Amino acid sequence: MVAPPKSPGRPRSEDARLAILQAVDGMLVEEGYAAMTMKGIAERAGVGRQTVYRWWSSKAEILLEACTHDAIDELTVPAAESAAAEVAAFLGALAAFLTGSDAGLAYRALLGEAQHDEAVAKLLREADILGGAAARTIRRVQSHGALAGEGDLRGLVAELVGPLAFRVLAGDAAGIEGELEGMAERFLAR
Amino acid sequence: MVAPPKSPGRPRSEDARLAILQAVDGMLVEEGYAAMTMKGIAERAGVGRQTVYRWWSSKAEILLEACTHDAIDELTVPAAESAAAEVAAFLGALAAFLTGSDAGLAYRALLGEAQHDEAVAKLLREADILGGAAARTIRRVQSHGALAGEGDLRGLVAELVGPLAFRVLAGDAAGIEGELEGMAERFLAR
DNA sequence: CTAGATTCAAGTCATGGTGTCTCGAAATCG
DNA sequence: CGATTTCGAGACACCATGACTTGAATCTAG
Repeated sequence: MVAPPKSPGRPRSEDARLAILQAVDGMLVEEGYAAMTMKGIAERAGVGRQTVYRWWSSKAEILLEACTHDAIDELTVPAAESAAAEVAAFLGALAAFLTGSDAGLAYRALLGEAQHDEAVAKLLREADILGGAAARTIRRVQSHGALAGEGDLRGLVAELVGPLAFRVLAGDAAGIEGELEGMAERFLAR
Repeated sequence: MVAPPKSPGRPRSEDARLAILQAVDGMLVEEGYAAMTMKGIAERAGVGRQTVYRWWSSKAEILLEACTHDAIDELTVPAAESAAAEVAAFLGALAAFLTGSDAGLAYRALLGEAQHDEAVAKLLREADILGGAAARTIRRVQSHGALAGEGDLRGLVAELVGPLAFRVLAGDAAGIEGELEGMAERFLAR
């Protein structure tokens, strides 16, 4: 995964990279998105400004890198007995991710930015964070033979993720936990 | 709806108000969200900067006012014969709104901003643009007796709007029109 | 070990947006 | 008329941006 350094010159500092990612993560949580500036990131990371600009061209790119790994972890659920339990577990993980996790906060910030920045939209489409995780759960459920009908994968992902994601994005997620099982059942019965 | 002017002093200029709303609309479409600045809005509207700040405290507030009226129009569908046709018509209007309309572009920009700005989130929650429109369609379908099961209104709205909205927000809306009827059927059969 | 290449932290700089303030003119009230 | 409020226009200090410079550090190739 990590290419051995071939080119001459001083190699990229892993310390600086991690300090920047951590600074972005911390600033987003502690100070909010508005207070997150490239200048502030560099200062908080104890890093030159150019060092930030050399490797990322925008806040969004850093945020995406900071978000991706955690997101995959947080959205991966262990195999369950029944398909219903597995879907419900995924929805629980998704709700926790979107409403409570640092990575989820970053994801929502990115999705927000993508609504008025095509470059961010492209990045997010390529990373496909939610879609990838949902697709893994859907394929497992399909292999249990528990999902009726055809339906292309992208449509299925939208039906699984959409209702929950929309409520969170619209700021209407209070008490959503009690509805996850019902959502899982409805998805499987579609 | 419009309070008659009671206080002394020069009344608020309706011309200025409309010029500002129109400037915001045009700038969002023609130049994009990033190029939309309070300064630019004032200049494009031919209006003093203070005149903008006096009545709105952020881009988001102006955008919301510019969006709300059009949104209600665009998301209101005529009564149809069957419940399925009515739901499908609403989803068609919603898809057109989210992907093609100026007001929908503004709505998406606002929803995006809301992900990292609690003040915008509050505004959007109070305006409840999508939720209100969806609730009207749902109530009509319920009065036809065509919607099984209980389910609170907010949950129903999320199930109706969520899958489509998520696909659009995630930038995966290509060829969505062909799936609207299936989505409508699935919603009614839940 | 040297020469060349690349990165590092730190800082400077012009540009442009922010939000507040001031100004004189205009409009509406009592 | 006088008080009050809005109007357009612009000045102002402040801050983020992103390109640029500097001198040191760290790597490869020869």
